[in-house]
Amino acid sequence: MAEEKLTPRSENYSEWYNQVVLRADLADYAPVRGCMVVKPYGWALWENMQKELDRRFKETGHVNAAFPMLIPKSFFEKEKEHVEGFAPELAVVTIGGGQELDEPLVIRPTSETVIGYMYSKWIKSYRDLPVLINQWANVVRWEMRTKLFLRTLEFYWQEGHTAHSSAEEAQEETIRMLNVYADFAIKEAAVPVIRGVKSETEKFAGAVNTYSIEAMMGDTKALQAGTSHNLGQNFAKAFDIKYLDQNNTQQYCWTTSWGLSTRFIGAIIMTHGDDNGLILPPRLAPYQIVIVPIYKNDTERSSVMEAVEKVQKQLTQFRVKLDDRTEVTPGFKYNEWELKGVPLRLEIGPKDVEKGSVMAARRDMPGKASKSFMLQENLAPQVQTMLETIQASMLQRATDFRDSNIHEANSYDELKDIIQNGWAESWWCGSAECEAKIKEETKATTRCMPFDQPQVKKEKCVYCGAEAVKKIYFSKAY
RNA sequence: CGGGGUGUAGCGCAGUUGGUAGCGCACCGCGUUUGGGACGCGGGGGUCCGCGGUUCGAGUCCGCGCACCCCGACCA
Repeated sequence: MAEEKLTPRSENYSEWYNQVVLRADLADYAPVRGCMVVKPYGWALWENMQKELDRRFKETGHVNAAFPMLIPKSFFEKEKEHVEGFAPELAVVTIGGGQELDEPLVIRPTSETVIGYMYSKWIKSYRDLPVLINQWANVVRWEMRTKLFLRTLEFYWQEGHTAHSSAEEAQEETIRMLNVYADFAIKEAAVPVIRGVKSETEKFAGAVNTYSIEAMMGDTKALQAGTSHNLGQNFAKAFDIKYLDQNNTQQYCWTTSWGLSTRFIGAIIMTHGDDNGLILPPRLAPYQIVIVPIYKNDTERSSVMEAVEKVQKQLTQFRVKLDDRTEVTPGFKYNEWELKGVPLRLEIGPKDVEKGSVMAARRDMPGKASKSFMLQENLAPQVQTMLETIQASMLQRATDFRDSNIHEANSYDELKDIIQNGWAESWWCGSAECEAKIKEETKATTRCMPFDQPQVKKEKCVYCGAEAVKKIYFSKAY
């Protein structure tokens, strides 16, 4: 399995990423180009992410449902911007049961259309609002260039779709869910994210406004890690989602949609991973703890395993893996579990049996510094504290890394320099032309306009020098 | 869709002037090992990407396909 060292990140970041995904057993390539198989270890991580997200959705009043994967092609023509945005990447079914279909069916790339259609049937009165539904689903987008987790033809995600009786309420919902994503990213994944508004060109096809959480990866490129869209009345008008208000007048609904996908697994990998492999945040890791027993002979083995059993019994509240394989050495196991990113390793050998100790090695620190002794007695609280420490220090390290790679660009030359290895924070006039020029000339795109904007006082656009309206981040992105 | 690259054992690769396929790792068995990627001995595993051609003979030469990977334009 893990027979060689990984390609170091500094040598080839992309190669490092691919190797980590494959060798940590998160995923594998599928027979169809651009498709992937999420393997049990990767899916276990996704399940933990789902659990934390789903809990937050429920807490904010949402319920889950399931909508069909096949959508009539004509649905995509009802919203002008939506069709323009998605037409090039639709997978279309034209034959069913051996017969050419009267109307081709699109495999959903996202479900605003079919859900909008259903909402128009379900919503009659202001009393029916708001409708707050989420679905966990897979979707298909025929991407040109794919990469494991970050961009595959098929991916797994959740998509929330809500309908409201006022613009204000829809806007509140849009921001509420963006905040849910940010809270999840920071608290559970230890991925520090910046919340903000997307530019006109970067927004979702058919939205009035798109908000995103943006994360910085280990190579300083940006990753859009989750999005929340205020759809205004665009889809309501396209799909005739109307209700009677208190005054017996027909009104169009105001809708939102928001999504976070398995792409976020890529964010976790690239935010925390090092040259030894994955580093998973304790709150999401499939295994929080791996126990490696060490012994030389049967006598040692029985006393060590007895101690291991006692330790295990104390740790039932955690996700624990006992690696009792006999065919590989402890050293091999250390490397393998480090590759797989398990946050805490407990080694138990003859010396520990003697001293009533366990050797604890934290994954987020290198070499000798990672190791410390714990007492077997009353182990659970020690482990609990350690896991919390690891979680906190991972967030701190990622935040420090991000902040030290964001720089203010006061001129276009500075911007060009900064985006070679970081994010540039600049004043921008708001014009799509400047944005396009910068993208063309530097490969850097606008990420988002952060919420906490400084006061504009006669600032100049970093590109054209005209009067600036917003501070915005520019960077290379995935 | 443009540019580049690669298709030979599960993975990574070698294969000479064309002569009937090999190495490392992984895998299986036995034994010795086990506190930072153990070792010895034995073993199993191949439509050489596909189709067609040249030839007594093709992994190797020629033609046509196909697939995948990497880099661009597009995107979560």
